[in-house]
Amino acid sequence: MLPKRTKYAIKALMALAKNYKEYRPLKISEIAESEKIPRKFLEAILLQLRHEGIVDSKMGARGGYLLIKHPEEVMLSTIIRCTGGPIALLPCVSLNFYESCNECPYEETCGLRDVVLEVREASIKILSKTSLTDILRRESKLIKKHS
Amino acid sequence: MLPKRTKYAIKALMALAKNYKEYRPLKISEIAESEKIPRKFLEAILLQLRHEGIVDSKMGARGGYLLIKHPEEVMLSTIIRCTGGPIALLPCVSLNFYESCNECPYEETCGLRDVVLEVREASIKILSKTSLTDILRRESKLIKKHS
DNA sequence: TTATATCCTACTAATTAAGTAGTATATTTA
DNA sequence: TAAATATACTACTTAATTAGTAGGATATAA
Repeated sequence: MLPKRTKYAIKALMALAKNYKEYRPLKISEIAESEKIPRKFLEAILLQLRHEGIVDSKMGARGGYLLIKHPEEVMLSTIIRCTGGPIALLPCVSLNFYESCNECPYEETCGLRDVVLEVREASIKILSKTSLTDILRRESKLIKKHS
Repeated sequence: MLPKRTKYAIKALMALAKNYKEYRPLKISEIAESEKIPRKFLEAILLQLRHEGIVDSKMGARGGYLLIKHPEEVMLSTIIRCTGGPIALLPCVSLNFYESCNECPYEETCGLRDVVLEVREASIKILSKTSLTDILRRESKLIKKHS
């Protein structure tokens, strides 16, 4: 499961994506309110996303956050990785949280690892081709479908 | 990520699968040793697998555990579900750990949920067609390949 | 110069997962 | 039938991770 931190990050970035064409940066408190994310927690998350080079910020009055790249270029896999969400089912096939199974003598011949590797590939295939824009597009399709 | 509990369960069941054609049940301590799983923890896991109807046990001297079904019929998805390993990336698309996102007004129109649903389908597709026998087969293929 | 925001470090609280203890119960075998 | 051998089962303890908060420092606009 993805941590809440990651889900909040995605939601916040979607809010910034919607706002991308505006001049005005979005304030933490605005995002927190519209996305129902605890204010202070969101602050910490956005700070991290800035350090990762995904968003930019303006300090002081009228300050706030902005996307640094076009929302078409911000991939779900990137957001997940930056906020510490593991994609792999086991550490032995995780790129970002790799850890060897101490009970496996040779991991290249582990059958379980082989399956779990396949699952990871399948997941990454989807997540790394899905951008913020794609998610917003899916959203409007779904809204049409359900109205 | 899958909990260790789940990984241990899979490894233990693989040991039982290898032993499937023998008359003799495997003792907890034998499995614990060969798979390097903490003895008492494994005891709790096997007990649960018995309650779930995946293994059977014989008490007393010469007792131990046996697979109840043919290893070809024991699917990875079943083991994961039984031992509490979540497959979905978010609770709102999880069959066994479902929980609604309180920040989503309508989950049917959530774009993120839509993507994460697709990831879950892709994962389940693999996990629900992979049996214990399949894992063992992969293992011998890998051993050949690496020798 | 005041009001408004982010920056940043350092906490605390809550939850979940991992692992253990110890006694009761069942079965084999001598 | 008694001793040895295993599992059954309940109830803990400990460790690790995640979620969330506090509060002062710093920068900017008007």
